[in-house]
Amino acid sequence: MTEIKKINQPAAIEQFILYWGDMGGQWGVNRSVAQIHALLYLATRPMNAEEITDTLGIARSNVSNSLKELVSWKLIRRVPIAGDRREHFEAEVDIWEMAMRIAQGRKEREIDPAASALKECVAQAEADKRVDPIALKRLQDMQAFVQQGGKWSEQMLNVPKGQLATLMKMGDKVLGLLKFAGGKKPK
Amino acid sequence: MTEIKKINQPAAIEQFILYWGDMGGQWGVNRSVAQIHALLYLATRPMNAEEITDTLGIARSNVSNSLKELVSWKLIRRVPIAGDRREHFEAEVDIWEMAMRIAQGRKEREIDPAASALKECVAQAEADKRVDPIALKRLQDMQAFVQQGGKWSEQMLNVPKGQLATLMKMGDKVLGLLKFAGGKKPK
DNA sequence: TTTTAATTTCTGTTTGTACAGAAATAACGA
DNA sequence: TCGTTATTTCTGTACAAACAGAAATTAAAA
Repeated sequence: MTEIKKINQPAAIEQFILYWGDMGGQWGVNRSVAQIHALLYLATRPMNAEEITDTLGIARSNVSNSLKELVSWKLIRRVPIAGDRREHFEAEVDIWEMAMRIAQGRKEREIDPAASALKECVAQAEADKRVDPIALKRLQDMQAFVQQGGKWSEQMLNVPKGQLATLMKMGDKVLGLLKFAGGKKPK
Repeated sequence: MTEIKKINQPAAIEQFILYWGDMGGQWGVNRSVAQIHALLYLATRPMNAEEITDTLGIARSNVSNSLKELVSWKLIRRVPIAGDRREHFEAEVDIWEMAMRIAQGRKEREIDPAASALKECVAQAEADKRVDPIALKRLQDMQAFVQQGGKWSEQMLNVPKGQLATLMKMGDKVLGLLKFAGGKKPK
């Protein structure tokens, strides 16, 4: 865990930034990007690139590139500050909105390309007599699964976030209710 | 994309192995691990370490370590072959089972530690008067969200896989049905 | 017990990514 | 138009993970 060099923050804030930075790798961005995101998420006002550089003690160029990436994920946005020509940034603070944008980004960057690559593989396998029928079947199964998953997440991402939260709070009770709605008795 | 060196496979199979190998990084394992998993997923019989080494053209030691990791994910299992003292391996081929085990592994390795680290951060922030109330609120929101997500995934992982598939196929129709079950008229 | 086969651990190398700092470009004000 | 400040692109370096090959260990057969 790299330390933060320059500006003093309450320990809890610093901890969070460091931790979030390390987590970053797992949802597909590097440490600098994740640290900056964490900083802006907790910041109570928009910050400019230099402030971020000074607070986190990372190179200015690094901040510049990382901000660009965060904007592309729609996790932060540029906000103009009157009478200041420098660009300022603030983070999306609605946690559901944030989660959905990360999900959206990952779907586009990971699931969609996976789905199309798989499709190609299956097509190629179907045309090749050397491929064992069992192997072919497995490829097809996986292809169908990924496709299905893609469709599902698309639908979920278009559901109003409040409803998604409800659905999640209900958890597996949903299954019981579905049986009920489908005609069978509950319990 | 690294090439496969030694044994000749139909192009579609080789493609899939290479692609899956590259994908690996995104779900948290390295290329060798993912390639071996792909190979075993398509294999019609259990394979031993040497066969895998020869087929993929990677170092024997690498195969050994990767197999261990795949076993720990429960994505493959050891299968004894009568009259052969070498260990053989076969992959889980049920795609839902596979997906759930990956989800399970990622939850344990990523979400759970995240949740506890966050909890600590929040506790620390609550005790520190220097932390801005807005920042504190945001930390708490995130903590609650992650905790909620953890609970939810736990519940989903305990649902029989067939039912999960149904739920997914229904997609956002679920929301409509829920309203119905909750007492409101559909449509 | 000795020999041989199978597997794991250890160590050095390679490779790729993150990153800093410098240089270049662009935007704005005087 | 020229000078200044903000931002981006470029280039080399440092670091960490993946990997190969050798050495060591374990397990089984003779």
